[in-house]
Amino acid sequence: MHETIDIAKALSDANRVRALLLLTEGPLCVCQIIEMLGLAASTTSKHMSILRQAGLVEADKQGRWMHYRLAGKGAPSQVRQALRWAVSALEDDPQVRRDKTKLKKLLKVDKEALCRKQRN
Amino acid sequence: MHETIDIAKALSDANRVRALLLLTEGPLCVCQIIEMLGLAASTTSKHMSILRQAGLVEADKQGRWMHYRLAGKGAPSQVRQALRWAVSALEDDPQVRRDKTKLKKLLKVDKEALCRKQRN
DNA sequence: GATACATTTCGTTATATGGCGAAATATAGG
DNA sequence: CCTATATTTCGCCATATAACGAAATGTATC
Repeated sequence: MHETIDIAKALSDANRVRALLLLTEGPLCVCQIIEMLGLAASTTSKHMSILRQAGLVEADKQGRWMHYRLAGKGAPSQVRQALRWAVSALEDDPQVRRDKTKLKKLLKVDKEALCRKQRN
Repeated sequence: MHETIDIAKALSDANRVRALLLLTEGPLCVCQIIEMLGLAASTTSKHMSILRQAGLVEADKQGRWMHYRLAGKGAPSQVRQALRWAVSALEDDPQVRRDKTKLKKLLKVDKEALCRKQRN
């Protein structure tokens, strides 16, 4: 029950759901998610940790950069089913579409340049 | 997006989820849900209205009694998919099992008697 | 080892949510 | 139409959550 509630809680915030849907396009670095959501780094980090706690996303650290990706085949069926629901419910959502368009442009920017920009 | 978030929010409270799973056994009167959850009538009513707002349950008033039931075939696919997720994730949950056992006994009690008991 | 830097943790603040009891609403029956 | 009654709405309180900036953490580079 607790796990199910955690998943539902994780999915009950618009910014978290936006981040999750962005990850359907492929793994992303935290600085890229920060840029997309327009939130403070600390807030974004918290959101990602909630998604991770729920099992919806996985993370791996590559040097200084933390990369997040959608939970994969190994995830519990409950998690995969929740992901299928969220993705199919939202893939045509206007905000999600806009986000994905914006993401495509963002992915052309060098990651280092992006982090530098965020500091200044 | 808003609708999806509303569904997730509705599913992110244990008592609401319990009520929802009880409805998989068939429609229930508010007084029966009150009894099952052990919450105040006002609280229970609020929970049911949140589930209803999200589209997960439907209601119809029969005299003084309000009956709630799971959303049916006519519901948006998003809603049906969320229901499938919640139900399959939780049908084997210990709390849910206990609730269903208790419900079977409760259904043998006359509804009028139940309401009367709750008043006193 | 000192420094720069990406991310997270912490402390704080404003708002949202879950809980209750009392009052309001709506309906059945006298 | 008046009373009883099932449910909902309202007002309140306690706790949870989302947001930020500052400080802490861990990793690469010099």
